[in-house]
Amino acid sequence: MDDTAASASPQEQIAAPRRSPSQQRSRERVERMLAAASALIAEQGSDAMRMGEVAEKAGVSIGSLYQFFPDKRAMVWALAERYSAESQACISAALKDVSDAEGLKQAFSELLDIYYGLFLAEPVIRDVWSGTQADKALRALELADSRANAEFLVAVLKRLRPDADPVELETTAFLVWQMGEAAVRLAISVEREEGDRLVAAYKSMALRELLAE
Amino acid sequence: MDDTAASASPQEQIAAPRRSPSQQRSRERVERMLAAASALIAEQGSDAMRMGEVAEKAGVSIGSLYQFFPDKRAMVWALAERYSAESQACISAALKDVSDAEGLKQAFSELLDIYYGLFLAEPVIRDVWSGTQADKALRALELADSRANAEFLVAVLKRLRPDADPVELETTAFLVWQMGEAAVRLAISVEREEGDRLVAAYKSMALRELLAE
DNA sequence: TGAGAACATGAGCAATCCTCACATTTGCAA
DNA sequence: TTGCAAATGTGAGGATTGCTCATGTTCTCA
Repeated sequence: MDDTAASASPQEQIAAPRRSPSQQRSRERVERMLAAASALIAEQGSDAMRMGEVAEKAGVSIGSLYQFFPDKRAMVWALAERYSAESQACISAALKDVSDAEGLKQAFSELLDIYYGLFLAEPVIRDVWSGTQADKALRALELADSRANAEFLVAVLKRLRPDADPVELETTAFLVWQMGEAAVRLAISVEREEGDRLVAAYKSMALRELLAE
Repeated sequence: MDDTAASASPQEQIAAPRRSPSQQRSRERVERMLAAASALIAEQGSDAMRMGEVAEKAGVSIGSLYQFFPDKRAMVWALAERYSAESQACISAALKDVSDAEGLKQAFSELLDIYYGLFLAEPVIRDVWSGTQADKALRALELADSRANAEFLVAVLKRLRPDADPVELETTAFLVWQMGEAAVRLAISVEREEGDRLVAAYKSMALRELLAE
C-alpha cells in the first residue's frame, strides 16, 4: 500500500527491505539474521533453509525476520549482494592498471584463480549463486552485476585496441565474463582434478579471444 | 522401504517412476499429464506450476499424478529427458561424418543455431533447463547428458588431431560444449539483438579453440 | 467368470512461508 | 523527568501446496 520504497519497474522484482534498521539494536540483529542464514545455507543449501530455523539460530522471532526482509529470496539476495560488492572491488583493482597484453594475461588469470578459489572455499557463495540461476528476478540482478563487472574488462580492451568496434568489444567482454562464471560453476561441480583442468582450459580459450582478435 | 526400484547411488537422486504405465489407458493419461505440465510450465514456469493444476488440466486426479511420478521434480525431469533424447540424436547426426576443419566449422555453427532457435522458441525447454540448474540432483543428470553429447565432439577432435593428448581433447570438448549451453542460456535472457551477437561471438570463440590449438 | 493386478480417486496430513494484531523499547521534544 | 510517536519485537495462526493412503473401479488372463 505505501509506496515510499523505491519501485522502479512494474515487473516482479526483489522487494526492497521492508524497513532498514536505523537503531543500533536492530542493526546488530539483522547481522545475526544474515549470519544465521549464511551458516544454514552452508550446511544444507538455501533451498532447504527454513525461515523458522534462521530465526531460531539468530535468536530472534520469525516476525523480526520479516520486519527487515520481505521474503526468503530477499535474504538470499542480501547475502549474494555482499559477495557481489566485494568481488566488484577486487575486479576493479585487478584490471584498473592493465595497459598491455601481458598485463591482461596476468590479471585475468589471477582473477579467475581467485574466483575459482572463492567458489571452492565458500559453500554459501556456491549455493546462493546457483539459487539465483533459477529465479528470474534474481538472475536479472545477477546479470546486471555481471555486466558492471564486464565493463572493467571493456575498458581494458578499449585501451588495448582503440580502433576496434566498441559494440564488438562490449559483446566480447560480456561473453568472456559470463563464460568465466559458467566455467567456474562447472569446475566446482565436478571432481577437483577435472575442475582444475577445465579452469585452465578456459583461461587459454578466453585469453585467445581477448588478445588475438 | 521396498527397494525393488533401481537404487544405484546412496545420494539423493531422482526417484524412478513409481510405476510405469502398462495399459493403454494409463499410457494415454500419462501423456495428458505431461502435456498439461508442459503447457503450464510454458505459461508460468515450472516453479509456479502446481501439481493440482496439472491434474486438473490433464483431467485426472491428483493421486493419479503420483501414481506415475514420485514427485514434482520427476515430472519436470521427464520433460527434460524428452528434449535431451531428441537433442542427442540431432547432435550425433550432425557430427557423425565430420572429418575436416571446414566440416566441423559448418556442423558446429549449425548445431549452435539449432540449439539457440530451440531455446528461443520453446519456453518449456528454457524453464526446465533453468530449473535443473538449481537442483543438485537434476544438475548432475543434466551434466551426465552434456558429457555424453560432448563425446561426439571428442570423437571429431580425435579424428582431426590424432596425436593430441586425449585427456586434453576431452577437457576442451566438454568445456566448449558446456560453454555453448551457457552461451545460449545467456543469449536468451537478454534482448534478441544482443543475444544474436553473443551467440555469434561464442561461435567464433569456440571454433578458434577447437580448430587452432 | 472370478481373482488379483493395475489403475483411479480425493479428502486430508504435514510442512512451510508469511501476516497481523498486539507488546515492548527507544529517541526526543516539552 | 515525562510522555508520546516511531521503531522494533513477538508468535500464534492463516494460506498454500506437495504428497499420502484407504478405498473404490477397471482391466487382464487363466
